[in-house]
Amino acid sequence: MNDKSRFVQKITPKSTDFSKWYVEIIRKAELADYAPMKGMMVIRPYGYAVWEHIKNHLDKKIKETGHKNAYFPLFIPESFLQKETEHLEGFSPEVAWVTHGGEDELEERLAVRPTSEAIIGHMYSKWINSYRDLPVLINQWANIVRWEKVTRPFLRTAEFLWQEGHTAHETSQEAEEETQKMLSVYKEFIENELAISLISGLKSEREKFAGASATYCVEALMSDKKALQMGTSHFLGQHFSKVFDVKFEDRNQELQYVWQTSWGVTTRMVGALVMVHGDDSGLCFPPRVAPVQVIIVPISVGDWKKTVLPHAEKVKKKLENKGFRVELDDREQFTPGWKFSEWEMKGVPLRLEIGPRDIENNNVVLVRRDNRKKQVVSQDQMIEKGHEILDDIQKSMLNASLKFREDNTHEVNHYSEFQAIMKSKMGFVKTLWCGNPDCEAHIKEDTKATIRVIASEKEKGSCVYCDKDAHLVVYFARAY
RNA sequence: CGGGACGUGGCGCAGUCUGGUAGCGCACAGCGUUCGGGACGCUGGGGCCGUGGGUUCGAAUCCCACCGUCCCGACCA
Repeated sequence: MNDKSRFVQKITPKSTDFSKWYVEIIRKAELADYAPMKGMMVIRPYGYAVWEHIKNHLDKKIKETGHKNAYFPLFIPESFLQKETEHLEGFSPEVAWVTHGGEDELEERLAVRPTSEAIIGHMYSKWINSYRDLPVLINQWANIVRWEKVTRPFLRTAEFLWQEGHTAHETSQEAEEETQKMLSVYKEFIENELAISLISGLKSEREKFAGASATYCVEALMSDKKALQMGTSHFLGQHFSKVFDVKFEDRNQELQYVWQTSWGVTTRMVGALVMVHGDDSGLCFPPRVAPVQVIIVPISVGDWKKTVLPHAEKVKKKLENKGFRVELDDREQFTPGWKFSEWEMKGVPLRLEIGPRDIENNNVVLVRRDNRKKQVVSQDQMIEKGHEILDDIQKSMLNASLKFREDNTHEVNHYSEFQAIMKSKMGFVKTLWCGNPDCEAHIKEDTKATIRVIASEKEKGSCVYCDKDAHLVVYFARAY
């Protein structure tokens, strides 16, 4: 058996057509399916389970950092959206409008929320009177709608699920700190749980959130060497508090506008998991967010339902009791080989085979999804080994992602190099920028690459495009 | 929203050029033999050919419009 014959045959190879590969995996692994409305999808149970793990974990982190969950309405009056001009201009092309209630035309159109700054600003103005009311630290888990023209499952759909935090603070500095704090919560979460290596920093003026003073974000490199924004944290300054009149009496009995932040991550992260870790055999989930961590495949020989299955069930119970997310594939219409391929496609990190030979020797066979290494371990060591292997998979997946990112980050000084890289190698280009939006725009026109982040480090040199003095270290890439 | 390609059982496709009432592989169901890397045999079910108009005795096939998907651009989590 050669390596190729082990691959799941029915998925278009990544190298042949990345987009096709991506979409096929999502449908064949039953993460999601197209809904009959343009740009909309159904997140199927297997895909939703991934989101639930992301959500549960992040929810805990958000609460640990002092935030409380709440829920704001789906609809936002048009006049609210209009208050912050930049905000409105940023979102107006993709807002879905409700114009009728039953048969009656509404006096004022209602936007289906593309984000909730407006309605939340309005409510905060009612709730906040004094510095004693601050900070306000609220998060909501919600769906939002953005009427996108070009859509792809998980990466960009007309409706998606997310978490949006909205906070109000006494001082600019406190709000800045909150912005940074949540960015680092995202960074830790994405690296530790999703095993995806990131770069982080500030967005340029042209890429920042409509209505923010500053947008920070975390970006990852997908395996086709395009960048994907995975989380954003905005310092809103007083833009929204001024237009929604969110005032408080400060410690000197003077009226002041609050300083705000907002931050969010979306179901897009599920798409990132596919694009970062998947291979030609299908998905490959990091153990911490895998819906199923261990799949038990009983080797069905002879009267296996009587001879093998009871042992497999016992093994399942043992693992479950130790906190593994485990399933037993006892379907009789499939051969073990078929099941191996199927669960590989579904990205289950660890497969446990148990057959007559193993039962006789009190063993089980463990096979990891990430490198397909197979080992025989005794049933007494199974739990310990299982934990060990899952931890190791988690670690080595992050390392692989880190190495991939480093290998595909190219430091350049000259524009000709920049262009050459964007033509062939892709990935991140790390370089210097003078800060002029015109240079940024020209680069985009030439290479399709945009500034993904402005790094926090500073350096002296000259702008990669115009040669003028520059001190901003920036990462460019083509992006989703 | 511009340029291109494609829509035929669940999936992948042939048939369209040259109009004559739909076929293949996989999947699915039943039975039997199998089962340590996608088993095999036999039997069976399922499609008014994306939607709506038009041309014609007759349309999957020709014409028009619309919708959807994918790729390439402009816009975005």
